[in-house]
Amino acid sequence: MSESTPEAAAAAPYRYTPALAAQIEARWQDRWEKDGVFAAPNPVGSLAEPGDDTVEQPHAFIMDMFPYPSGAGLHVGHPLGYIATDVYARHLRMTGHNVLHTMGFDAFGLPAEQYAVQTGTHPRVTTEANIVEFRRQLRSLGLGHDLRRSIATIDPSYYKWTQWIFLQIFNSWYDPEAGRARPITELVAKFASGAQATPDGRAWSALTPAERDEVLGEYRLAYIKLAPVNWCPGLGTVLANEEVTADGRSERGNFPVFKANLRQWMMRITAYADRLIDDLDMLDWPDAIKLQQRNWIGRSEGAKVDFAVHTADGTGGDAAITVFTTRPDTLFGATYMVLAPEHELVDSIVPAAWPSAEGGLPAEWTGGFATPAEAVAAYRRTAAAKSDVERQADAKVKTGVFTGAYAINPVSGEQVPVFIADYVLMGYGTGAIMAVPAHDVRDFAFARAFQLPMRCVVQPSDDRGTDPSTWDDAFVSYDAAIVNSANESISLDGLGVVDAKKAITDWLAERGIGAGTVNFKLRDWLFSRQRYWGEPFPIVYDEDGVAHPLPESMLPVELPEIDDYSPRTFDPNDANTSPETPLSRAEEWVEVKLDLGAGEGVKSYRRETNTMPNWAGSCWYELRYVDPDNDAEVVDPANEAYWMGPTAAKKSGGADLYVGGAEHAVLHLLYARFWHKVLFDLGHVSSPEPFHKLFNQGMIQAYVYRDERGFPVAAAEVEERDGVWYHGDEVVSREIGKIGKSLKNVVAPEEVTSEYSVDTLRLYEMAMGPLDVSRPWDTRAVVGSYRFLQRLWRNIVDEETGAVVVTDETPDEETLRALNKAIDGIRTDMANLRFNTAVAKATELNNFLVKRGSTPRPVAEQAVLLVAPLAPHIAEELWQKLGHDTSLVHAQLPEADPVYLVEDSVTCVVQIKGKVKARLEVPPAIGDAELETLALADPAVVAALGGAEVRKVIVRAPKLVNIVI
RNA sequence: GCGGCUGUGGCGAAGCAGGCAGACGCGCCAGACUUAGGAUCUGGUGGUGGAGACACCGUGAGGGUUCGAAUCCCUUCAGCCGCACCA
Repeated sequence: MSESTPEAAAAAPYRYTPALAAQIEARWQDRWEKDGVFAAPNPVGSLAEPGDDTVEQPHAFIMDMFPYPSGAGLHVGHPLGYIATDVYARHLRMTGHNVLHTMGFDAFGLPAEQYAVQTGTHPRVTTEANIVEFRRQLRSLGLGHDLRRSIATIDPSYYKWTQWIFLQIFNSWYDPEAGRARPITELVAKFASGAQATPDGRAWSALTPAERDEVLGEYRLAYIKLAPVNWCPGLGTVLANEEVTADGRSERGNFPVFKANLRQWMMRITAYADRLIDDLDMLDWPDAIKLQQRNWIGRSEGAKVDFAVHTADGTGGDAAITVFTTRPDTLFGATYMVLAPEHELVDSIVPAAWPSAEGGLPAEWTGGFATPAEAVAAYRRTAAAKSDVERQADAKVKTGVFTGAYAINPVSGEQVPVFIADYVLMGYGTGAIMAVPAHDVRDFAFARAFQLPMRCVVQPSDDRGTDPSTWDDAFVSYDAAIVNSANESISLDGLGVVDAKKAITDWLAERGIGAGTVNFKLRDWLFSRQRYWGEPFPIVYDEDGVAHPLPESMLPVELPEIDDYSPRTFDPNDANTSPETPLSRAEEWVEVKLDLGAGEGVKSYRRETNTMPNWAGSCWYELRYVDPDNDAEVVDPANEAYWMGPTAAKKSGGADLYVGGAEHAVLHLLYARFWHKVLFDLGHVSSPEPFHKLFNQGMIQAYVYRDERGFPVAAAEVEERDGVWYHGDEVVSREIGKIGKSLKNVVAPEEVTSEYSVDTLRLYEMAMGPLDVSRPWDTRAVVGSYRFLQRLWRNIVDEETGAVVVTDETPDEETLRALNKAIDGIRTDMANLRFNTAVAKATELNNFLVKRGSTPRPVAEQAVLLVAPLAPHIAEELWQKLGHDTSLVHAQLPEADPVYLVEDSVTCVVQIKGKVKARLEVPPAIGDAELETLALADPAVVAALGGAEVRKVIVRAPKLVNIVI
């Protein structure tokens, strides 16, 4: 590049070149750091600055989703959101805000552990090295983070509080009457006083410690449970539902996942299901994310209904099958029932022999087996052996088998056969359904396959008639009338769905065989992992296996040093395996003698050897940013209330802005909200929600070039000739994809910053398009942002002498209009996170100044302030050259003077039948009548009208006249 | 299958409350400076027709509402994302 050749440098030694930019950038980054310009004062505590009235200003808490510090390094897609929050934070600082903006590291996680397993290097070593490298890269982008507030989840001083929060959750229960979490001690008191009965009615004092522990386990928000969990032999650990893909594999590593019954830690997030849905209304989040959370929580209102079991030989006794249905109004149409194959009632209702039936039972029902027990056992075996993939692939074909038992439809009194089928899931509702084949697509398919009767109980709104045996599909409707649904004591006929639901639910409730209920898809959160590189649980077990929380004084429970970091992993396909944790091998750590303060002195305990999942550290880090080195509390209430407390405009409280990818819609964001709500209930925070405004930045994509065989070729080596892309001589195809090593299209930020400048990269990323839209990286286009900065520089600095070339003339009106229009537009755009149009307006102003030929000093100063949030290094340098000796980080952004926002003449468009025929320059205050006269007199309009009769004239002064002929 | 989002020049995009479609940038064309230009600067650049002023056509497709639609409504197609037998 010529700028770096000696001749060119001699010709223009003060040109804004990559070399000069690099100097400027390094100098200002050092100075920002030295002067601590990004430090935001707290009201109280170690970060308070008594006497500094910054804390009295309006304030804002701006967050990025913190990164996992991977060793792979950044590509140009990574910093997009970080640059955006930095630009926004800088804008807020320049509009009089005390701004909290920092960056932490989500540093527990699999890659470091796997690397440790391979190399023997402690995960802490690699992780900390990666963090150092990340900090260096983030700093080099000019990001204005308050580094005093930066945290890493792996620091014992941080995870001490992760463990402390775990203990708060463990020591709490959800009081449904109060609708909030309360300390478990209050529940113990209720049991002890007899205000609440124990499950078996014995006095609390009569229970053994282990029995009490078991009872409390039913209430605690963090509890241990033997439950079917997602066991992944390939990873050697169990996984949360959210970490398992739709086709039954681990999100990390893509190994098969099996259901296994294991004792694991769970979090009772389901207790918060309603509040997690309802409080979304308070949040300024994208609708798409809110919808995803609502769908994930999956609230549905319906009823539970009991069906009495009826077998010919009396098997099953007086058992009843309870179903959950969202359509109790269609109860009269229930002509059979289905239990999930794993349903616990199945064994007890299966009779010894097939019931007799006229003409015998259909072969589909019995599966050809001689007894129901054999048929059921065989079906259960096949169902259990099916992977989730197969189960889904088979979703259209309904399979199942008759149990030999019947149940009584409580409204029609009819005997309906009871089946087991894998289209009914044990994990949802009660694991049993009433099948209404006429009005449910799945039941319809099953009924067709098994020749089951159907009854139409919802009046079809089309011309299919009321005989379901002639239908091609189920008639599903939520606003048609109920028909064919009456017995001696109730009739739903003619009612709408809503009224019918209410009527039948009341009827069932009166008879004690049903009740309205709400059901959720959300399951409790599986919270333990059989991993090394995670937070240890602050829990020990006594000789009876009772879990004891450690007192706060014993926190943090630090990870022990061990030789082998790997959990035992297995053949990924071998389901008959069970977890073995790395920590369980650290015997001297596991066995501890402690005095837990119950007056029993020092006793032996065993530590919990599972660790917390990766999500734990990210569930609350926003709180630690607020008060990063508070040793006495998780966060000082005064600091939390200052930065996150609810206000009239922000009822939810929480950080003012949270920017990150949409991939965390239901994992991190749901877990973090849950923890925050528990802390809110227990009085540790004043804000019911952690993040008030959420913004999902789009992904920066890149072109992927593939050769004939479909393999990606190095994007940097592809050339375009006449619209065709060549890799060498080979023609290659082009598509848009993610940036990644495997697609051979990685562009590192350093490639851009060394060829242009950091400010160029920042500006280009902001100018590419709206922040929330994904778009392809185009290295060729970056030069546009560079040219803008060069022009800006040249408007102020002479490239040959380095002299400041702004003039002392008084800016003329046209210039002031251009300036104030830019100020006004950029302020609005910045406030709305529309950085792309803000850049366009800054460019427009700069282009205006270039054309003008000279730049008056006050205009130059304001222009520099306007671009400062976007391109802070060059702005600081120019600001200094303009004679200011303080950083502009806290300078005040100019305000638009409304005088110059009003145009003194407006272009009025004259249309004939909506087509533009003429343009008039008119005063903005012109009246309708005058404008109409002017328009009709315009020669171009007269010509276009050609004497045609004017039927109507629409005038929208001063901008438009539309003539209708 | 269900739900959501997005379709505007060669490309990334503007157009926020129905009122001049294409701001700003890339690319491209022409010119300047140059031994040179893949640097920089200046001008032009939606399409078609025309020497030209100008005319006509243009926001995925089709229809509608309106004096007027990229914008609102209906239908449809394409792409992306989420969920996936949730009773």
